[in-house]
Amino acid sequence: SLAESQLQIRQQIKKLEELQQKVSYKGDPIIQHRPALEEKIVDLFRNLMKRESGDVAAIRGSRKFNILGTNTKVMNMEESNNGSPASLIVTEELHLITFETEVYHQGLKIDLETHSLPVVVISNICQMPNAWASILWYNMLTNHPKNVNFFTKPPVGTWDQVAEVLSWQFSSTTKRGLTIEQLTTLAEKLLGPCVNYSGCQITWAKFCKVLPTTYVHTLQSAILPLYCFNENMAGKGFSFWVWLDNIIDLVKKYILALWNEGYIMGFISKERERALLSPKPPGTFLLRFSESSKEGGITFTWVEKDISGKTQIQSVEPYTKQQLNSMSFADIIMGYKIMDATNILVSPLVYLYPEIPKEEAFGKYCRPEAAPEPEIGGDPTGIIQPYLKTKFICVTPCPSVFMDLPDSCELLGNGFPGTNSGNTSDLFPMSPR
Amino acid sequence: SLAESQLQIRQQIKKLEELQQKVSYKGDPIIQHRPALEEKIVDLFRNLMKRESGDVAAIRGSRKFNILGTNTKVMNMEESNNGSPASLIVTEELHLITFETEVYHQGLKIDLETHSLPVVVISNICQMPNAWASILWYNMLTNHPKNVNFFTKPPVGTWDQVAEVLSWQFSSTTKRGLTIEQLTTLAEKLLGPCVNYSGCQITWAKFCKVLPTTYVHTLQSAILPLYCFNENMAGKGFSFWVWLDNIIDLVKKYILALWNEGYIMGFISKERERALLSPKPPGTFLLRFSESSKEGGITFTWVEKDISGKTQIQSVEPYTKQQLNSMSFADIIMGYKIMDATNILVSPLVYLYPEIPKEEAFGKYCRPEAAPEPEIGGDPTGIIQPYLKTKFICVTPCPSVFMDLPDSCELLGNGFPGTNSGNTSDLFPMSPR
DNA sequence: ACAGTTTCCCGTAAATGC
DNA sequence: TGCATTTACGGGAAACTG
Repeated sequence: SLAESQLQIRQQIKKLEELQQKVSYKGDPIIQHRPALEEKIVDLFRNLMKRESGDVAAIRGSRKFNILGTNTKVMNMEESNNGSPASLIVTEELHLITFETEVYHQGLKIDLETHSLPVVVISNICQMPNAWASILWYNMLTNHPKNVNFFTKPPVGTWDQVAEVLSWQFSSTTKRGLTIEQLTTLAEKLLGPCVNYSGCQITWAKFCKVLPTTYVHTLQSAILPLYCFNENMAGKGFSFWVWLDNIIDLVKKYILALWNEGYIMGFISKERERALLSPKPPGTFLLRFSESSKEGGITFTWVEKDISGKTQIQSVEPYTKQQLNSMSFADIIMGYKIMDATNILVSPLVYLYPEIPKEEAFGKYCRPEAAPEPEIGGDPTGIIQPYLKTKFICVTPCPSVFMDLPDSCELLGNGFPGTNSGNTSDLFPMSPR
Repeated sequence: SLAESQLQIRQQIKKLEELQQKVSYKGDPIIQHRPALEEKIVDLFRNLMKRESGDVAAIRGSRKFNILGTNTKVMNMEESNNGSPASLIVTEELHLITFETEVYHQGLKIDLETHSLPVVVISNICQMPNAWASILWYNMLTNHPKNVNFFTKPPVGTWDQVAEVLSWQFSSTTKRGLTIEQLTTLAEKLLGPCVNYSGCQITWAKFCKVLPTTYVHTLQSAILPLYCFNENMAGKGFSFWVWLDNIIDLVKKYILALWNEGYIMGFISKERERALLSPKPPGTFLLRFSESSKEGGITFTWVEKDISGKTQIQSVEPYTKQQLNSMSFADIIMGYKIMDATNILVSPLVYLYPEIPKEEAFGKYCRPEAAPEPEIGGDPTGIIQPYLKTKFICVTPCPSVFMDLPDSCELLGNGFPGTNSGNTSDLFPMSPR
């Protein structure tokens, strides 16, 4: 209540300031006394705040944590009101940090106490994904300010709730959330094929637990066709959330610009991918995330015609953060080549689905060619050439499937982005230039 | 002295054990009592050790350190006997850790004290190279057990001493020290051109300080020809030692096997490099470290003939740890290609100097081609191809100098190491195969 | 033996101090 | 302002622990 009245006083001082700016006169007491008043009330407020910050940290649970940064702290080890300690994993163990302080003001003693929302305490960043999932699930499903036993019996969420949260994970850190199509792919991954996912229930285990193959067998076996086992998260050794979180991380750290542009379809089933690409001209490609890599991977899939004229859908093995460290995805896309059986390098990528020339989409995100610049301290006598610039390119040597070139192929150019931009289909297939 | 007599007793017990194994008899008292004796003396010894380890850590200097891991510690802040505090940089500030203990044994009190050799205290691993340099210089030039003021006036070393230490930095962590040729290159870097470096003096500053260009101008200007400025360490923004230490690090972490094989000439002047390569057949190359990169870089230099038949010496821009993270140097060497003006890729590297076919030298260190292995959960319907394998290769697009192909060039092969091994000079130049 | 968890510590980047 | 030094912390890997 002290804080409340302070805030009221501050608002009144603010009003006074406004008044003074509208009307004033010589000897106006507002001009005289307002600054002093303001100073005093702010002092008071600062005093309050100072004493509030972390005098006592009360932690409940079965683990002991060293909380640094406070002068004194109290570990409150009282057992939870739940009779069974349930032995939650560390990232499901919720804790409250309570702040207590005594304020003395004009002889009046006021006890203040507040507490944080439940927090998860982790000892290494590698626990962050699961900890974050706990926070998400908690906030999604309860308004309770201190339900530390939430995960002893975690409630189920509906797909609608989960979808909103997932999309928000993207939109809050990038310029783009998830589309209906992307969300539907994710829903199928969690729930299996279904006409309408709205209202479907998703358990905490489905969202954030590693599902052993046997678990699925027990609960769902024989009901779902085989491809369902492969498409959902069971038996993969990592949870849906960990998989998705690594993709979010990949997006933020390596392909943010492309994601923001909307160039990354990302979440799309292989069936739908085939349906989209098949009718398009050879060389049309799209970008999607790896479904099998825990670490977050991205690949491109393109359409081409084999010798017999049959439409083929091809993907490269997904690129991981490790590889993207040394070469941007835009550079990989622009430079990717297949070496065919006659040792000619061609790029199978021409149009980003539906029909954006790849130079237009990715050219501006490619590393510019470094201007030749001899090493400092290089040979001043001129008898030795300056260093030759190098670059990495990504190639697929001798694909197992023998392929015809797409109609509009691109022969290995001079490596400078932009010079090959525009229509490349005026080249004779396989003709060097 | 207690410790000494304990050690003697232990030795005698050991002797008893040997005796017992040679000769023994029923009721032998050695068998009866040796284990108990041994137990007792070891207990005693353990007791002594426990009390010795770090009861008191006495630190002298102008900085305060938090030394963790001891129950009690004393900061001994007494001023050094040197009147001027000299304000050394942190990696030149030497400290002694003294250990004091009291041992009570059979009513006898024994005071024990010992101290460490001077140590350097650092707060981040990035201070390690300079700290290590201090330790090296100290051990190289003094036997004094506690001269914490060593760096207020660091003595000079001779080249012979420095050379031994430098070679030892390699031989102690790899299977190969430095050759006379390599050491001579390093001597020239430190001291400038000279017929015989033996006995030359090297200051601490020359070894481990960043030498501004102006410094050289003041002391040496106009006396030395221009290329000397470029070849030594002055004006580069980093010290000789930091440069070398990063190379040692590069060797240990990225090219250890190649170094151990002796494939890396490493330290060689560009003049000598030219002299070695010029008479060799086109395609002969050697490996050397970058002289200008603080971070440690390695490059290859090869000989070729231009259109007019004139011999050319070419190098690529040095590869750094960053790039070697994504691709091993052996893979880079084996895969490196130049894209000439007719868009044909050729490898200018054929023989490692003097005449080792590159496949023979580097083939076994190349990453094996991964066997095609479809993604788990890949399409089981068979309508979509398995992922295509990719690999990075390093290329130089359109070199500014138009070159003829070396006589023995290698057209871009199928990417599988080994299949192109052996003599490649039986190919027609520029013929695809 | 094993999985969950913590500790250790390198190395980059930011903050701090002088 | 600029440089020296420390702190913060992500992330890989080893150590610990029940």
